[in-house]
Amino acid sequence: MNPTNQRPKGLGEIEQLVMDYVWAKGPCSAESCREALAGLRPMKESTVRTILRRLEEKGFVAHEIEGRTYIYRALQARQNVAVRAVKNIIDRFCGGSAEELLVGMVQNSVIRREQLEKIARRIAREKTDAEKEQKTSSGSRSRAAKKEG
Amino acid sequence: MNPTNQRPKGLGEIEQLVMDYVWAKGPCSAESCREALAGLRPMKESTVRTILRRLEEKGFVAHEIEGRTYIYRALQARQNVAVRAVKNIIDRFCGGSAEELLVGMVQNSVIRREQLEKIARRIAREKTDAEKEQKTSSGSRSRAAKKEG
DNA sequence: ATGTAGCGCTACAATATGTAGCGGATATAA
DNA sequence: TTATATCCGCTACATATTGTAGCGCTACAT
Repeated sequence: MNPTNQRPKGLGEIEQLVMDYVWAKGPCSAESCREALAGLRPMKESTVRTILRRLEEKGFVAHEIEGRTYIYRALQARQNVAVRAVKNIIDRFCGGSAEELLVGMVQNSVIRREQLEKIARRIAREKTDAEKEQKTSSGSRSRAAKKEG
Repeated sequence: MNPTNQRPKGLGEIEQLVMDYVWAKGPCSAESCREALAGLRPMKESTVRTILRRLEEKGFVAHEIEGRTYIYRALQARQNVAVRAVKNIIDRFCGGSAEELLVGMVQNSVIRREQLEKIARRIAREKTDAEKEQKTSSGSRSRAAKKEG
């Protein structure tokens, strides 16, 4: 369908559950997913496998083979998926600008003032740190802190 | 289907287009929607009407009758829809906390540092204003600035 | 009464998603 | 080597969502 293949849509309900588990537990087999979610959402073996296969098609996970078991791992950090989803919303509803959105989020108590300010400070501090490090160029580069792509 | 009725999902592609028009133009008829979107996306009359009816079922718009024409208007501010969608993402991916998300958004250039800081200042200023106004209680209450629910 | 505009109802196709059966391959037990 | 249990891919089917549109009814102007 999609000529570029991959990721045309988001996650369904079960897909989300499975992803949550993979994100929380790290690399795991289909069976361990199934067992872990059994209480919350009983599934047949083949069902979990289908979900994981689709998640792989969508680019959320990849697998490697260990013995004869597929071990799935998240390809994208949870945070990045969230960020991309939000970016999508911004493009759709906010004409590409996040500003009004953020204001609205504060107004609607989705984030609290203090939280926003705290983050602003944190970002500012990180920026300052980065500049300092770059200026001194005392190549320690201890914590670039960039996690995933 | 849904016992509680209403709004189980988000907007489809065309639904989004129509909503965008309603948001941009204000109250309007199905026909004016159709004409306005004709260049971008030709639709039959009944198609637009179906879309608008579904948008109404989902709670995005309401209509009133003018003569014998339905005039649709947005029930929810664009911004609020965006905020709710983001809130949904936060719940799904961020365990309810927006903090990491915002940091990620800055890291991924979805918002710029300066933008975030600017907004933080703006929010802070508004807060201060509100406190002042409350303290003096000089009942002017000029701009409560709360738009929609 | 006749035509036209505007509406609701109904339907159908495509896609996304949840669910699962079945058979093949492989490792292990008998 | 054959039986058996694992684990996988393939395929299929049901339901919901979404895009698309035909049809017939009603109100109004001619």
